[in-house]
Amino acid sequence: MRKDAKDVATLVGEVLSGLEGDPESWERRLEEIAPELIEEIHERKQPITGLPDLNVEDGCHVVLRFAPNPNGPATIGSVRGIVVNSEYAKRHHGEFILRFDDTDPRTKAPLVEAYAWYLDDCEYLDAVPDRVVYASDYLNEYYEYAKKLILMGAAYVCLCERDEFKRYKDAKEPCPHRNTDVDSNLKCWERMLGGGYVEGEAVLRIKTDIKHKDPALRDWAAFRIVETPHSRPEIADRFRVWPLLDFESAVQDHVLKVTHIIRGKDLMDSERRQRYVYDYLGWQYPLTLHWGRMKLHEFGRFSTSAISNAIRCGEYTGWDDPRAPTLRALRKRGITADAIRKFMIDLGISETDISLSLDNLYAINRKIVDPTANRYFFVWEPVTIAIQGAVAMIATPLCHPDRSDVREIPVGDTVAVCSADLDGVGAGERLRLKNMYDIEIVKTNPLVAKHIGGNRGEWCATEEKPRYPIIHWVAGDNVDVVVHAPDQTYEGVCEIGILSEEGNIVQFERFGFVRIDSVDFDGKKAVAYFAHR
RNA sequence: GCUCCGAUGGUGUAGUCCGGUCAAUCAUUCUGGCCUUUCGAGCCAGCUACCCGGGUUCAAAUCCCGGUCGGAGCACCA
Repeated sequence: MRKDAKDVATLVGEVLSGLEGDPESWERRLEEIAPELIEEIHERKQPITGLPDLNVEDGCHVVLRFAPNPNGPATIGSVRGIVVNSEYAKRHHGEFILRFDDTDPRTKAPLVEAYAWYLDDCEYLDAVPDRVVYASDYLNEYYEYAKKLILMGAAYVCLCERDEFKRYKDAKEPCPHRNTDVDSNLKCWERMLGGGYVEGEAVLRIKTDIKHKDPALRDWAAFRIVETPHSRPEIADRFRVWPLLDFESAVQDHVLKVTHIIRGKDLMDSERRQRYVYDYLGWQYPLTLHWGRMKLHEFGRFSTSAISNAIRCGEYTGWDDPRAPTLRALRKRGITADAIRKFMIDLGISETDISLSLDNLYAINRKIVDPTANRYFFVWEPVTIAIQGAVAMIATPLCHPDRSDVREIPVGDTVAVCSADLDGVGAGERLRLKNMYDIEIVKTNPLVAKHIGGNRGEWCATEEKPRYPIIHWVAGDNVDVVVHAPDQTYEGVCEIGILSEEGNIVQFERFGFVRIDSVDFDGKKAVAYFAHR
């Protein structure tokens, strides 16, 4: 029908001109003769958002993995890998593996503590792995596959200097070791394993196509000698020949029966390199999906080594510094796992490079946290106002606008308010102390105000909505609070009730949501971390 | 230099495979209004997008070619 579109259009025109009435009457008529078609007219494509379908056959056991190098805790980048892979495993009732790709004892040396941190972070993200694998536990297995490839003539020991090999590779020329016979290669390999070469003297290369148009694929290195001991005490100096990522990962993914690899597109060439190994050994490569480079406005690039450096030079206080792009920092600030998961899932897995703001994450978190977070008054940079004619009373602000429980705050004749709320406010001007009463400034130095309006002992502002500002305050018994935010640190005083909120996310009214990190009952102090407005 | 990916509002994202229902989805940001004993939330309204140029076709965000721009790889890092 499509190729006869012109004729069809003509025909449709003829038919249409033969009809009576308006489109509404046509629809009514259609309702009578073919009601099932009505739905089709109104049907709209359901816009799907988030992760695309994996299109797996029924009964297929899906296996996914996230494979970080534990040279630090999970960054926001790692979180994407954990969330997306674990989410697909959940959807397909499959398996989610956490594999530590820790086969570089030196350049990106694993941090012993980081293994446990990853496990803990996965748990927080509701992504507890079904299986945990340490790549550094399988050196002998990699060696066996290496030997197999050497015997097939698919791998060779290369004794070129690094630069020397690069020159051959760039010229699409084989290096002198490429055509070494199998027996000699095997001897060299044994010698490599046995310590007969020093670091840097020999590598094992996978034979690909030295004339391949993509230089990234030509005879890549699979093993090298590293004499630095591994950070895991159980491995330590037991091995000196280590596989590189492409080899280690190739073997692991096969052995673990991984069905889908979902990762950043920076590893696209990795797949092409690894396919040579898979083809030699007759294995089937998993299906792959990639996402583009992710950058956050707030952080710029976030590599583990960059954060590590920032900590070392004192720029960050630690891996959980609120300014650091790590999951530990987000956790400390009260960003919930559900919010983080949704944030990552909503990004989907488009190959477009993205640069986005954490505002999206904050908006999601706010929706989750707002319905339950208790409200408190926190006064930063406090100044004290003496109030003439004040009556002792107990103010009763709501703990939450959707609930009826209140916090009872005894008030005498002074209150503390934010100095910023008094900027430019002169004598004669009025303010409403929220949930208490209205005041009029008498003089500003020292600060004195007078109580105006209302009854005594209860909510006693004038009834009508004030035309002057409504501000919050703290009175009587209070707690010294420090709030660490990414951009600055706030110091001030807060209601005493905050002492029972350790570990909770609360809202400091007119300030934002914070997580109470620690409290000191005796010293009446608390430390909080700022989440978002 | 060689190679590989990508390009939809301020930001992300759906739609692209298989051209027409796309005068283009959803979210967020921003602006205005309502509500409100703060802020936030909620409700209503508004703004803003198919990288450029050719081609194919009755019809192109969608297919083809060429540019431009962005990212990545060409490590004895992951």
